[in-house]
Amino acid sequence: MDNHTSERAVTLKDLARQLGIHPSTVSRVLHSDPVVARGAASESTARRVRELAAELGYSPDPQATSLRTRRTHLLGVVVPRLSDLVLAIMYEGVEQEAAGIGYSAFVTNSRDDAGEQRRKVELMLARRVDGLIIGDSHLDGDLLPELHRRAIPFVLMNRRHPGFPSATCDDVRGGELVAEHLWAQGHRKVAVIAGEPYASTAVDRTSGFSERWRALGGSMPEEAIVWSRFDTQGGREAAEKILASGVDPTALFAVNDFAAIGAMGALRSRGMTAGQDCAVVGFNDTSLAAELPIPLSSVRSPMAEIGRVAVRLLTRVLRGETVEPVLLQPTLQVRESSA
Amino acid sequence: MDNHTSERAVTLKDLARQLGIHPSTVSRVLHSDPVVARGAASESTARRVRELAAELGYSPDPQATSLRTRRTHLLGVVVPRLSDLVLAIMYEGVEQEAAGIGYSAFVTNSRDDAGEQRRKVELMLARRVDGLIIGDSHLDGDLLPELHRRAIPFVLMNRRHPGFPSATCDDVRGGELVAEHLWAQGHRKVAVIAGEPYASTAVDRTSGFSERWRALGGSMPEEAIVWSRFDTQGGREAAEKILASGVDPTALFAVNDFAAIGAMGALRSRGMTAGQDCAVVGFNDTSLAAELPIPLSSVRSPMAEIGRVAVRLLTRVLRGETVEPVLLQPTLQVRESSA
DNA sequence: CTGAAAGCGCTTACAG
DNA sequence: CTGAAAGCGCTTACAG
Repeated sequence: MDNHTSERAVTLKDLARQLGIHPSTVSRVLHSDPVVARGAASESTARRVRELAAELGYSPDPQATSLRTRRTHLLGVVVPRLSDLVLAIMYEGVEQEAAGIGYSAFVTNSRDDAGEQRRKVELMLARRVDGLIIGDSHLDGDLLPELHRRAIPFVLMNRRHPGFPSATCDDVRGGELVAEHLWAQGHRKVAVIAGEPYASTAVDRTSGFSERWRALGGSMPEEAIVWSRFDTQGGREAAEKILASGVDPTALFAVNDFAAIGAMGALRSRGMTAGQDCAVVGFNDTSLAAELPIPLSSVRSPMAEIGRVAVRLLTRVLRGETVEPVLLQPTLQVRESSA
Repeated sequence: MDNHTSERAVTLKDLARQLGIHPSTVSRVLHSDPVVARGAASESTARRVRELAAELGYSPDPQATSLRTRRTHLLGVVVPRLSDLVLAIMYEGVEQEAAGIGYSAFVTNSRDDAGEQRRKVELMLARRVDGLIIGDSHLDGDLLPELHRRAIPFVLMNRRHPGFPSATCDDVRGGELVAEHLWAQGHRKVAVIAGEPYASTAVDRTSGFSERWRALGGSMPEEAIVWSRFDTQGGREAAEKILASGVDPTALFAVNDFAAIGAMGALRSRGMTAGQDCAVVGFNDTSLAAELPIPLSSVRSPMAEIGRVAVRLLTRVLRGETVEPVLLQPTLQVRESSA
């Protein structure tokens, strides 16, 4: 009926039959664990097995293996949205590292919605993933404690949460770098496009900035910090609010490159030019930043590496180890928008 | 040893034991197929089964199901890169549609490299996906004929290939729309930033444009078409080449929004302003286009819908049907960059 | 060094 | 309407 299925894949039994030996012997030879593989069969048998396996293109059925070993070598990754370049690049790191250790990853979008987040996690658990990488953690959510209670292995990526293992940029430090840069450039009236208050990235970058700013002797009125969406439109709206507020800043720090681009647009609508009439600094140093008509200063965070580290941390959690949060160090790229 | 595994999940056997009936009966009741489920058990038995399943949070083991049914309900998706917003959004459509019909999807990046493409496809096949969605098809590749020969179910997405089922934007029509628009605006000297010649998107958009341009009475020298990478830097380089070539265009059509942004940067470096000194039109109408400092005219393609359609086509291929390519219609969004 | 058996959690003809 | 059995493709203690 289903004439589209390729002919039946070759199995251990096929190999065993052709070699005239028992399937269990074939299994032991092909067993990935070298400790078991060694001494599992005579050198000559082992060689014959491996040769035939290669010749027939044998590839073990992962469903069968999982059923037996109770390990799927599957990872679940949940992100706010893959169309956010930052998460897409982190996921590239995840995929690369996971493939390197024989894992495959599912990714799914939660749109930063608590209900969706929970639904997607349950979907991955129903697929029997060995562990989860959560890229959309909310500071006020109750999902993480629940997963912990259910003893489900997970690590956070991108956004941290006190008490749970995570791989993130040192966002506080990133904010500090921007404060130091703008202060050194002589700016004294600044404002922050702060992002979503439920995201540690937004909170940490903003607090790193403002605390360092005060330590340097600067001051910032309350209206100079505007929470916003992370995207271009959110940045534009926040910038408009700031420009209308009387704060009259000479520099804007947006905690996200896309928000920074929106801010540049808002400036232009007022007849101002980013970098000339008002400095703008973004965050993440996405590939776009350097290539914009007015190149954007931005804090570079090691996005792909964050993804790779998340996978490494998760493997340790899967081994039952206790894992501390990892903070990766950012650097500041100064360009025309704030030079 | 592994103290991080949550307690054993509840199985059919557990349900059967608690209800004092045979596991096969439980299976028949819970069987998704309503035809089988009806008449599989007395109404009262069926109700008891369903109630206990809900109470204990039973969820069938997909690995076991797959092993038995030889269907994984897994889809493999390969894209050039998820950090390309266009593909990320198409994937959101894929994920949504797949989830709706009980499928899960793997995505993987091929970086538009033939070797990587092949490796990733084999990886997905080793995972026993039911079918593939290929988003990085090369016009000159030999992977597709090979997959066809091996009777592996697949459909194309984003880029088409003659003779294979695909879900794409009507890219030829998209190019035509831009030609008509620029011609109507009075432009007579135009150039095209054409993208990668191995991608049908690039070829179709470019040929749609130039053929319509000629039909309208326009002419274009050979140097006015410059093949390029799809990203911002590629667009910048191509624009610089065009501006240095003596073509002296009053309008640029870039087959990709990011390339268009690069082109805007190149104009600015020469002291020119997009939309004033030279019109710029992009393709895909990504979320950035409308929000740029100078809003970018762009051909809107239904990206998420392309992903959804790809899944629907694949399900038909899996049923053994013959499937024709689907072309989704684009529309042009005119903004300041070409108004 | 190799074989034989049991079993992971399901589904599905086959009986009755 | 329900039960009992077989088997999907593996792995792994247990013998010998």
